[in-house]
Amino acid sequence: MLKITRKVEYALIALRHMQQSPNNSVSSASQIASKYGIPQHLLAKILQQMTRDGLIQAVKGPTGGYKIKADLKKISLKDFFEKLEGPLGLMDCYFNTDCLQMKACNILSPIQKINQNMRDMFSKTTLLEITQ
Amino acid sequence: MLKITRKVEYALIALRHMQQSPNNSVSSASQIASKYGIPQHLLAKILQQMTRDGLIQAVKGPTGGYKIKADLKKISLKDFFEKLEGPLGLMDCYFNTDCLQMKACNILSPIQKINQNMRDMFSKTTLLEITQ
DNA sequence: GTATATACGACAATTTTAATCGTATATAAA
DNA sequence: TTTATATACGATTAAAATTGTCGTATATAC
Repeated sequence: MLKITRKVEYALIALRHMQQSPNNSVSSASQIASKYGIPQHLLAKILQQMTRDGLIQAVKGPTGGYKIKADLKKISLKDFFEKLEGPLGLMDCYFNTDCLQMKACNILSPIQKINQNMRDMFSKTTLLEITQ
Repeated sequence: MLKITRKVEYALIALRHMQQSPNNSVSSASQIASKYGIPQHLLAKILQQMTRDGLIQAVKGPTGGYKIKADLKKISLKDFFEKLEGPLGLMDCYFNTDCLQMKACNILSPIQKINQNMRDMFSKTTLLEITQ
């Protein structure tokens, strides 16, 4: 419960690795994967998604790889999480309104408050703070 | 990702229900289950655990049920979560030290900070605030 | 050309969560 | 004292989400 996924974990590790790459030179998926013990194909897929999301930039071909593209201090952890995993909420009913028990539910408004607290917390931290 | 479990959700619903019960009279598992559309046996098991945890008190036999026992304003949401689901952390490495990638991991200390933020947040909210 | 990289969808395995089932025990009430 | 209804609790199954693998296509440096 209340765990981040390996997908997000791997993405953070890769981002920090790139952040520390001298002169923002590219790192390949296989380099990163072997250094941190991450399944290579899995990491590749995650890096591809981050590329689509505009966080990093891909360079194809041999000597290719990935490097950071976005300004990490302008991206909150909340935005990062939501790019990778979709809407961020303790319960689905925070976004979905099709819960059948909606009428009977007695904890909706308390949950909404905690949700908001959590979202605020992750909104206040930037990706740069995490990766540098 | 970052979701609470149904177990915790059901527990909160039941607690709030008991909180609103006039004169702290007992509520049976089946009453609560049918009112909120929760599988009865599952709720029963959760209520039994809350009884063991000292949150509520059980009364056996017909006309029996459960009522609140603990002082809810003295119990934080963090304690409640941990009673039901164990240690609260974004990643297992917050508590387990047997991660094989520990040496190579480059996001350990950033993650620890976020973890602490999250734990602080849930420590500041009491169960009473949620259920009343 | 060839080797090495990204791109991407389909599929499989694993793990976690959710739910069910069976049986035992306690007790209020007829 | 019998019966119905409640809690107690472990075993098992089902469902869902996560994690990982595979195959194939495309780009490009050398």
